[in-house]
Amino acid sequence: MDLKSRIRRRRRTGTTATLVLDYEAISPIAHVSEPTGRGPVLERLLDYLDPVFDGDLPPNAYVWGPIGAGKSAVVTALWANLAGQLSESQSVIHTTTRSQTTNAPQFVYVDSREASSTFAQYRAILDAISDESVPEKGIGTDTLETRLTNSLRAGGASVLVAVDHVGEPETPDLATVADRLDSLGASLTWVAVGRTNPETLAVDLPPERIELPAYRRHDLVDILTSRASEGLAERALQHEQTRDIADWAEGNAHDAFAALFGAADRAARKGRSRIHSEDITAGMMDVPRPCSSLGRVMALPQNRQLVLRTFVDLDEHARESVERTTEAIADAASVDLTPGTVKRFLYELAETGIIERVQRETGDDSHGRPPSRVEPRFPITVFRRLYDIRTE
DNA sequence: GATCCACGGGAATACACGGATG
DNA sequence: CATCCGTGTATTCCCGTGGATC
Repeated sequence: MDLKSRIRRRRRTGTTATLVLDYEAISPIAHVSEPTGRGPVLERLLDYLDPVFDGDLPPNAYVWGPIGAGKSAVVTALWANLAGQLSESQSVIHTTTRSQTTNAPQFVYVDSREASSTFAQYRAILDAISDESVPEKGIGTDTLETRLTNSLRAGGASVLVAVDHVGEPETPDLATVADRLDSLGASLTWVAVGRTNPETLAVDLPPERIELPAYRRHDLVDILTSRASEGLAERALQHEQTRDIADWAEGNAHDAFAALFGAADRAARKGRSRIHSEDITAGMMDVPRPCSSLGRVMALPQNRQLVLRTFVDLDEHARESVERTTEAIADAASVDLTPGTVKRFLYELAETGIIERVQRETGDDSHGRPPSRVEPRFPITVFRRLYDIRTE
């Protein structure tokens, strides 16, 4: 347990028993500094990154594996630690020449969900490697590209960019990322991270491919146990319940944490001091299978998230058809969008798999094309809580 | 004045079905 | 019987506009 959570826990001691000490610790989209249960893959990645310790760049790479395999967790943790340790050793060596540029590569992490356009990705990289502030609007993409290439050339430093979440419905695919980054020069190499098996991709693959398979049951139990010990009151979650969740999740850490989070939240709302088995069941029921990643949902533009937040509170009646749902959402006091836009959002979200259109069995009153309903493909309890925590 | 991006709005297209047509 | 057509909806697609910034 790290210091932060020890302090959080201590602050609670003495007050009324609180079940959930730290939602962040059991969140399906939390970034951890120390990924567990991924030892072999970490070794493989460190082998690949070996040139970095001599101040060189490794070749481009593609890291891939199924949802919930810990790809983002591993890559963000690795990047953060390498950036920290390498710059630390530099400053020790070069204490007298602090401002001197060194050979150690810089580590830049770009989440394609936050930055999907060419402009946004270039901007993210330039912002990370340069001291000056980089404009978000007002300059063209080619101007930005020029500034970026100049900066890479002039700085003398090399950069290793991790581009996470490539190849999702609303993010650029591997070929696009390769195309964008290869043109920036030899002092930048990249590691793309995605779900698609490279063998099914009809593109020129980067020289290194590293697979992250799904968690094994045993490792998933360990991770759940350790995160639960940080985020939940003592003895709030029984070992058998942890195993149940792990079995059910079938190696998918995202779904496992979503279920745990949902269960804990439910138990907390009911004022319990520990999680009951019916909470676990409800937590699992909250997670549709397949389930779209909450990271995707939480990275959506604000207005789309607002539409979803309103959507998950609608009653039966309002969920009957896209039309009804649209009206109900557009009518909500908090939503300041026209019905046309709300409807378009709903169709777009269905297109990308965050919600799903369900066709009504044809029949009824044979007038025109039958309407469909939309259903969430994400855990609504968890989404509600994450959304409300962030906007409170 | 230029730029990126989210919105708004509406045209174009797809679909379902009954009834007409060849 | 297979197709086509007309009507009424549902869904997709596309592009102009405007806010916020530089």
